[in-house]
Formats: sequence, structure tokens, C-alpha cells
Amino acid sequence: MVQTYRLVKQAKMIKTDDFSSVFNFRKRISLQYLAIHYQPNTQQRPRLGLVVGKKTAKLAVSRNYMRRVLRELFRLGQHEICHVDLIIRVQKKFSKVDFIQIKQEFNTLIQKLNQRVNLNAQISNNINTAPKDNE
RNA sequence: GAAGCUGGCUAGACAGUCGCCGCCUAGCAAUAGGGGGAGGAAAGUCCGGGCUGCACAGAGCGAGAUGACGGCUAACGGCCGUACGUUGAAAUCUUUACUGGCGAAAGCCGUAAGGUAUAAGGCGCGGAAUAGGGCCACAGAGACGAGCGUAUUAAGUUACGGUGAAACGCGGUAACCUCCAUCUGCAGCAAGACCAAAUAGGCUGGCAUUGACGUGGCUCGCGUUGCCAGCGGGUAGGUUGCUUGAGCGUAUGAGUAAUCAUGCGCCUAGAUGAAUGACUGUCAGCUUUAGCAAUAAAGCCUACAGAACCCGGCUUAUCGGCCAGCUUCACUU
RNA sequence: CGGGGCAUAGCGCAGCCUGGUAGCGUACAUGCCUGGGGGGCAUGGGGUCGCAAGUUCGAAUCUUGCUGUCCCGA
Repeated sequence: MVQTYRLVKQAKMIKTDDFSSVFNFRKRISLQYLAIHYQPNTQQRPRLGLVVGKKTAKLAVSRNYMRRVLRELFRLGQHEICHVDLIIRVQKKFSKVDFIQIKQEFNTLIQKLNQRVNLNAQISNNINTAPKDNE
């Protein structure tokens, strides 16, 4: 099958209910700059939500930059992520100088996320049949 | 040429790959093609308008804003011109000093410390102090009504009074109240309109105008509530308002200028948990190092900063580059 | 995106309207009361009045422009 890196509208979380249900699931991985919250979903793709508060950066330009960079990283790596609702929260301000560090941090976060979710999926496989694919 | 100052323009450029958001065309659709996609401040929200609702916003009081004169404008607290005050140079002029230099001397030049008058330009002005009221600490004999002390004189006649910003002045202060002139109804696109789950009982039309509530702070005025008749109403969410406009460019004419008139050409973002991005290459640009220089290497990929109904201003932030003009001085012809 | 408020001592606030002295509570330091702690009493130190211009003889106070912070509106 042909992988496209298009970011469709269904991969975006919009409603307040989606956000609060992910936060209530209470699963969280955090590093120096980023923190992610996640919840497995029933759709055939991961979904993304971004939280960049006014506290982390005062200027709208730098907040927009962080949002765009994180969305681009999600777009390029969306086929490596298992099917979860994912909220990325920025904990510390970063700019163009820190781009390589942000990229590495994002990749390690995704690796950790996949490990954890697959572990839980194996446990639930023993009880019922599993949804699986994802090459 | 040197110094000082003012105004305007620009905001790295060109390709390639992967993406995002509207529009147009084709298609049942998936999608494909074409074309567009942040700023001079988009910011602060300090003023003025358009637009929308409240009665096509109407009367009086109150409250607020502005304040030389004339003009421009849709309007303004903005802009332009004139007048006034204040400020304004390392230049020029001039004073003093020098165990400074040249010279027989007069003098000239240099250095340092001042002074006066200014240029272009910058900033300011808030109308009225005999219409009236208030205030003027400390110091000082006395602080806004005048009186007191000393000297003097026919005579409260005349002069002076260590302070203090200001003194027998019909002062100062209206960015204290006030008066005069002009202007302002209030709220804001989260305004307003339409489609419409869950839930809950209300909504529309006619009649009446005492009380209550609302409409802008109050009074009028107006609307709702009250009674009767008839059934639809509208929160989450969505659609619209939403981008063609006091629009931009250019030429000519009027005017000292701000600005205006006419002709021709152009369409230039519309997101809504919020698009306009990431990476690569070449050339410019900046910094550092090496080098007399040409240049080479490394780094940065730039300043301030991101539309949210739209315009006209003001204020604030800002790396560089380019252009035009004004004043003074020096030199050459 | 619109509409409002507040910055004064380490902390919480008055003073501003009506311009001339910056104060209250608490905290801090010292001393006393008590056998000690707690508590009380007395004395003292500590403030660029958020920043910058202007009006005025004189500004925490009046005017203007910035900075920070908080609240309200679907």
C-alpha cells in the first residue's frame, strides 16, 4: 500500500470532550520540552491535539512556530504511531536553534509510546482477538 | 568634501521536494488542473468614522472631550500653512589661559576652558484670572482683604522693608472648581440575522397604560410584563455577517502645502481548538578567524514581530540597505 | 478579539478626589514582664510610591505615553 503523508482533517482533535477524555485517561510521558497524554482510540489512524499555553511563550509568533513544527513532525511520523488520541503539551519554550533536539525528543517519545501500547495490546490479546496491522 | 537634520521606499532573492487554508474549472464521489495566501507596525486599544442592534436616536438635565489663527478631511485630540514661546552645532563669531609652534615685532596657528547670537530642525501652546469661588506649605513683620514697622510729608503723602517661586502688583494657579465657544445618545461582529439535538415551558398578534422591569446616569418618551385569541419557540452545534473599499497604481491639472478633480489600468488573505509551514541547493547579507590585499574557511539563514468586521490617524518595538531634500562651514571655478 | 480594574515597607492595605508631613496591621531586630515556652508592653530599622516625560515654586497625588498583573463577555 502507498503511504501518503497527507494530514487529513479526521486526524485533528477539535472538541473539548475529546481533550478532557484523554486527560481523564491519565496516561502521560514527559521529557524536557514536551509532554504527551494518550488514549487508545477505535479509529484507523492516530489523532493529534496540541496545547501551547500562553505561559510557555508570551509572543504569538513563537507559539505558532512551536505548533507548526510539532504538527509537521506528527505528519511525517504518523505511520509509525499506533492508533491513539495524542495530546502534545509544550512545557518549555523552544525556537529554531533547538530544532534537532526537539526532533530527537519527539522520536524517543513515540518509541516509548509504542512500547507501552503494544504491551497493553498483548495482554488484551489473550482475552479477545486483537486489531492489528501497521507496518 | 565635512558635520547636523528631515522625509520616503524596502523588509533577502531564485529554484526543487513534502504539506496546510480559501477560490475557479472538470467529476456522482475520491480526486485532478489552474490561480491566490500576513504587516509597516498586523501590536497598544489612545482618538475618529463606517457597519449592526437598541424607536430611521427624539426633547431636557447631568456627564465627558477639545481649545492661537486659517485651511484639508467622512470625521478627529489627526495632517498642512502662518504667528508666538522654548530648545537647538563638534561649524562660524568672540573672551581668557599656555615655560605650545612660527616670527625682529605686530600678529598668525594649535590646545584647553568658557560666552553671545543663531541655521536646518525638535518640542510646546491647552480661549478667559475686573463673572464668581477655592488654594499659595516652609521661610518671612506681612501671602492675597489689606494691614504693620522705619524714614518723610500740610495730608495714608512718598520711599524702603534680611525672606520667598511670588510682595501696599488691581500677582500666580483654570493639566483646581468654574465661565465662554464647538462637539458627543449607548453598546459593540462574542454586534446582529438564519437553520436547528438534548432539556424546559414558552412564543406571536390584538386591547388596556395604574404598578413593576428594561432601554444610556436621571426625567419625558418608547418596549415588555397584565387580559383575550392562535401555535410553535431556540441552548450545544452549524451557516451568515466576511471581505470591492472614504481601495490600489499611473498620467494630467488646481493649490505654498495637507489635499482635491478627471482619464486609464488592476482585484490584492479570509482562518474559526484558529491556514500562510518544514527541509535542500545557488547567489547576496552579517559575524568571527587567517591574510597588506584579492580572497578562503566556519557559523547565522536573520530586526521588531503573525491578520480575526473594515478603514483614517496617533503612540510604542525595530537589523540593515537605498533614494531625495534642507542648513552651516571649507575648497575649486 | 473586545470591555474594565489595580501597582505604595518582606506580605496585606490606607493616603490620591481637595498637590507641600508617606502612614496602619503583620513580619524583622533589641530590651522588659514569666522559672521556661506562648503571649503582652516599649523602642528601632526598612519604601527609586511600577517606569518615563509634562503642568506647577513644588507631584505618591494632576495630565500624557509605556510596563507588569488581575477580572468580565460566546
